[in-house]
Amino acid sequence: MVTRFAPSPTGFLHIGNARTGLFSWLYARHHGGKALLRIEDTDKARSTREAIDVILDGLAWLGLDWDEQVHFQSEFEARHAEVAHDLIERGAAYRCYLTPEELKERREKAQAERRPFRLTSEWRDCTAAGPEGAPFVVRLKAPREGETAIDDLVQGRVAVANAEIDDFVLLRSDGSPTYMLAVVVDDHDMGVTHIIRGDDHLNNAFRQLAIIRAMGWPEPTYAHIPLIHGPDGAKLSKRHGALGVHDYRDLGFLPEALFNYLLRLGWGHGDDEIISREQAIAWFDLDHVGKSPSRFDLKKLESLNAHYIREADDGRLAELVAERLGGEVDLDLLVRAMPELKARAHDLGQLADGARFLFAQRPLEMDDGAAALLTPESRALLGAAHRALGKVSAWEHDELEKVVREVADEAGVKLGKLAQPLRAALTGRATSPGIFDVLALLGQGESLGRIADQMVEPNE
RNA sequence: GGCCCCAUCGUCUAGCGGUCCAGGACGUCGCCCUUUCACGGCGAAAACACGGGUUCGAGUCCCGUUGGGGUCACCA
Repeated sequence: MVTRFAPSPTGFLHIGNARTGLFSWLYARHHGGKALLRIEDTDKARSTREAIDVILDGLAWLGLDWDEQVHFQSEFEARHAEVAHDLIERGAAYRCYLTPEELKERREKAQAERRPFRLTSEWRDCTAAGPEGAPFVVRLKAPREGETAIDDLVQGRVAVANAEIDDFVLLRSDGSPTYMLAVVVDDHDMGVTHIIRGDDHLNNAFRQLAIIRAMGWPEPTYAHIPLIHGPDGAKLSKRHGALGVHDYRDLGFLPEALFNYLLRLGWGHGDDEIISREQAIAWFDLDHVGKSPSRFDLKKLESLNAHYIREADDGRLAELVAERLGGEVDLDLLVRAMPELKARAHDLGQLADGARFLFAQRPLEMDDGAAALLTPESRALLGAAHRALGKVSAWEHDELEKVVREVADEAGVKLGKLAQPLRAALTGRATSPGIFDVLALLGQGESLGRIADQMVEPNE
């Protein structure tokens, strides 16, 4: 059992393609078969080293690994041409000397008469040699009678009349193979048994099958997965926002969150929502892949991400946050703060944002919410707190809570009246982790300093 | 337009003829917890597109309508 994922290097790894790759990978892993990766780099202009690396990086980030070495379609070009000529010899393909202009003319004529265009090339059954030295393409002699059917693992049985399939091009006039020929040859040569891909390729399956049958090759099993749509139901495109796997990584999503989200998009396993990589491999199948396109929902991805952030190792998160914060940060402090920080972040950006106060330089800048909390009265309260906190010898959470509560009691105010100004003074914000945790994290010297920056001496 | 595919809460989905006055999750809205924000807990509103069949019985099978999508290159 061999599957393959065959992306073309377009400069980014489309989220929809990534899901197809994930399904293809999971299917192979589930059945203990081989998962192959082939880069469709026949378009020389776009297939730069960078574009290829983007795909490789993205897949690696998601944790998808591949059997054998990575294959490149461009390496097999000679083989593609060989098969095309084999097809001509078998009488299953022919040289067509129709010019692009002639083709265009016929197409436009058909369109003007509002009838579907089906090419019937006079070269199909021509036994005479073509014009001396004239350019030609090689076309498949597609069957015209009957129908072609596939038993798709996702779509079920799908049949199409052979009259719908035209004599498509196998080899261009410059001798290069078309995608249609190349995939078929590569899949066959690589021993691919299960072709799992987007259902935008469903119509191609019939054409490809025609080549396979002409060559007498074993027919692969197909599984055409519905595409991912944007929130508005239209095909996912740039105007829907982030499209590439890298975009989501940069946005602060964890790979396991995207993995889980993509897995659940178009596939389900009962009521299970949080699914680990191991469970995914154990559970994945094709009969539970839905047949209708599913819409991309950022909110659900975010909630999954929030979940995985809470689950993630503090050290790992600290490093990711440090990267985002840039400059010198105390990794140790970050790790200690992480349990408090990660409960309130949905992505790494928010996580980094929440950690910023730890490393801020005095005097702190107050945001609007914090500034509003610092009234003359609350500044006086801070003065009282400063004095009490200055005497604390055991600078830890419980002791700090006891002291702060006493200060509030003595001043005759609720804890909140003191806690909020304290938060403002200590973090420059109106929201933060628990105030006693903040004090403990910052340490006595820094805490006292930050409070002093904002307080008013009680006796002045 | 031709051909092909699809159709359960706003979204992702469970459901594979009766156990469904349709279950879970995200989102939304309440309440609780609480020093803020989160987290967590509890609860609510919210769907079988429509019309015909088949069947003792249909969200589940068939047909049609409507709506959505895909595809029609010497691109992949």
